[in-house]
Amino acid sequence: MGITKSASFSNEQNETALLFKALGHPARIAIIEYLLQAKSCICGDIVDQLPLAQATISQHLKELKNAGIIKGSIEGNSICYCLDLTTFDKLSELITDITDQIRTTNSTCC
Amino acid sequence: MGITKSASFSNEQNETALLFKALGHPARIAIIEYLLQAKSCICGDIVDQLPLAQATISQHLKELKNAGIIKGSIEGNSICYCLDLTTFDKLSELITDITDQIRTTNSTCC
DNA sequence: AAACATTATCGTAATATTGCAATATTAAAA
DNA sequence: TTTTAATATTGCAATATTACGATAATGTTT
Repeated sequence: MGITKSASFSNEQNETALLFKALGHPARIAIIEYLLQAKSCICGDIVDQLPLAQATISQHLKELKNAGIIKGSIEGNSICYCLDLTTFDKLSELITDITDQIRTTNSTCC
Repeated sequence: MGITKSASFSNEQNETALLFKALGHPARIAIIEYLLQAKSCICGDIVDQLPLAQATISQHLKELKNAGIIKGSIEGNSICYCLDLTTFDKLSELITDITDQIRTTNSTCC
């Protein structure tokens, strides 16, 4: 059907999935890499860097923002988008928990 | 269009995105959580646990396998699916690199 | 205020994803 | 070898995502 049965899963499972989903597009990875490396964080600079139309990038930024991966603040005429460390720390913890669990159990029995 | 312009991005960006994308569905998160906690790792057990049809779960397992998140081995009549530690370690490193970079630069200037 | 610059939203077309019933495949068991 | 059990694949319908041109909204500058 194309519709995810979100109601069948826990809030936490759904939220985790949404976070990963937001990271699951090369353009959004490219945006993150740009923000990591850039001195400024003006939206227009991102549009200049990526091979996509302005409208498309605006949508990707919206998705990253909804997922809590970036935050934006008005900077005069334009908007400054930056990474949200809190979310990445949460993500880091999540992955570390998993690798720890894998190591302490026999989750890799195959 | 619905078509991702993969050709416009680097291989690494595309691969990273594919990995996250595979994690971006609650059913697949639920499968991972089950495998973390389960003693055995038989496919049929996963089907029993999740509120989805067998065909649907088979598809999700295929996606996880394609992304290198799980690996399967034949166990008599059935198939044993397990987490692939290597991939999670890679993922862990990826996230840690990002948080390190955020901390050492001013990527969160907003 | 008018013109301009920047970003967001809308509308739409194309493709992708999700989910499941039905069926196929594979291997064990009888 | 027939039957049974377990998993994969196919075909399809419904919804979601991606992308972009056009346009709206917002704030700046003149």
